[in-house]
Amino acid sequence: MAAAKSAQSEAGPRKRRPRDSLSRAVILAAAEQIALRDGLEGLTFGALGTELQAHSTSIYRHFRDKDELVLELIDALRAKSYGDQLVSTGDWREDLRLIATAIHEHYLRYPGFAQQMAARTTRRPTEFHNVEFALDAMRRAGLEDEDATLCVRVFGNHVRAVSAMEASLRMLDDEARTMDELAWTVEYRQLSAEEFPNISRTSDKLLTVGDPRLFSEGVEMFLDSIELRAKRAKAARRKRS
Amino acid sequence: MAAAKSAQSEAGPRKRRPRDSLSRAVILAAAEQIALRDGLEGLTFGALGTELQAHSTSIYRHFRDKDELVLELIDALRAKSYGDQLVSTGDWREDLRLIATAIHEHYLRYPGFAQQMAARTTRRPTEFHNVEFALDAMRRAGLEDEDATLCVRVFGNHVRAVSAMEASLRMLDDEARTMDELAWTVEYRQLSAEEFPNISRTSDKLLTVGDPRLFSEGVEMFLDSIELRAKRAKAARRKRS
DNA sequence: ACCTGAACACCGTTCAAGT
DNA sequence: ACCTGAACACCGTTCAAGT
Repeated sequence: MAAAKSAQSEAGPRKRRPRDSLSRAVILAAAEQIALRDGLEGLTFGALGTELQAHSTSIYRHFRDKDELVLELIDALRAKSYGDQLVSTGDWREDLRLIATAIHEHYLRYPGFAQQMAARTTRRPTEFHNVEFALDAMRRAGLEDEDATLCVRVFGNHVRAVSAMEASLRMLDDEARTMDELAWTVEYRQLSAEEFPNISRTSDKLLTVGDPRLFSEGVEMFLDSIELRAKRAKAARRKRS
Repeated sequence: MAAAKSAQSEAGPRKRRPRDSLSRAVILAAAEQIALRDGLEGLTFGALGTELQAHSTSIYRHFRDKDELVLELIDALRAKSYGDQLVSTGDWREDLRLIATAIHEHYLRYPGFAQQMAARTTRRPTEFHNVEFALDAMRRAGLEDEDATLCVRVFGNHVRAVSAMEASLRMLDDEARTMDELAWTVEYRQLSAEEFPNISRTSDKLLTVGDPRLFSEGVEMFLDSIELRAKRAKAARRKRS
């Protein structure tokens, strides 16, 4: 509704693309450019065609369908963003903050892909490395294996899901977003004190859905909860022996 | 790729829809039926037309565009699912479990709408009531207003985001989903013990992304964290006086 | 073998024409 | 005023034809 499409109409005779000049790597590079420039919704076979100066349908020789292309792109972006950046600091809390921040920032950089990145398993080196890194931090926090595997998943799901939700907010039309944000600073203050006593009392303190403090506070709450679990496990061990 | 479309081709002369028989309510009821039967991706103007036995474009007289229709539908579904069901038990932990479960189940019942339900503000009675209910539970947990408003948001974001992510898993093609699930039970067990010692050691305990235990465990971890905050605030109050 | 062009079955949306 | 029909500008995907 807002963005303008770049016209290409003045085509001429269309020069034929040189043989073997197309490959998965070339196509992915073009896809990355488009994704960075126009987001996921701009990434169509048509746009890829003009970006590559090739016919849209030639891509089907190199990728089975759009889903395969998108998954491959997701992994490439992930490796680029934080492929080798996760190095342990020795402090488990700091390490979990590190990986949470990396994922959060990555999702906000590519908001159009966030939902797919959050929900799908790519089973590739970057993903394996993330799990290993988080498991190690959980172990150093003092969790036993059962709790560690559980917490890795719960914590990971939280970080990915909330990051994806924030990203999807960034993708909304400006109109819808400002209306949604306005609601929290205006409409909630006008509710009746009898029917909604708690809202009325705290309406000047209510936070907006995308407030930047929310993510880091959520992480801290999880870290506290993990520490509590470790203490309980320790106490149970002491009791048993 | 999997679902079959119901043919309607044998049209005949097409009977004209009686005058004034269309309205927002009638259209929303049809949309709800389609959503429940075929999910969000089945909800097209074409499908609405055949369901209503009317021309697709007649809907534009009653809704500005598809977005308006979808938002209205979301609110109707929400009111139906848990409009009046949130009654306090007196126990703040139980109350927060109650609202978390209600939202979780609602999102899984309408997986196609989950992402929109999670991210957007409808500023309508059901939403106001949810916030009031959660704020009251936080207050009874012993949180002061600053912490209560923060925790309502962090907890709410967690519940909605994770529920939406689980729902989006349910929406995947069967092929993609089984491949993704297989990864966690097969590929992760084959990683080398030198490079990934923690994964190897715990590979038989790793949980799949959509494991049903994960949601309730995440809620419990938050409740623990809230209780911890309340204790800290209490201690700080005692120190001050 | 690789790239192209035309075609197909869908979308949401607009607008003049019927009743 | 309300509903219809044809048309438009997009999608992803298939397949026979060019080179």
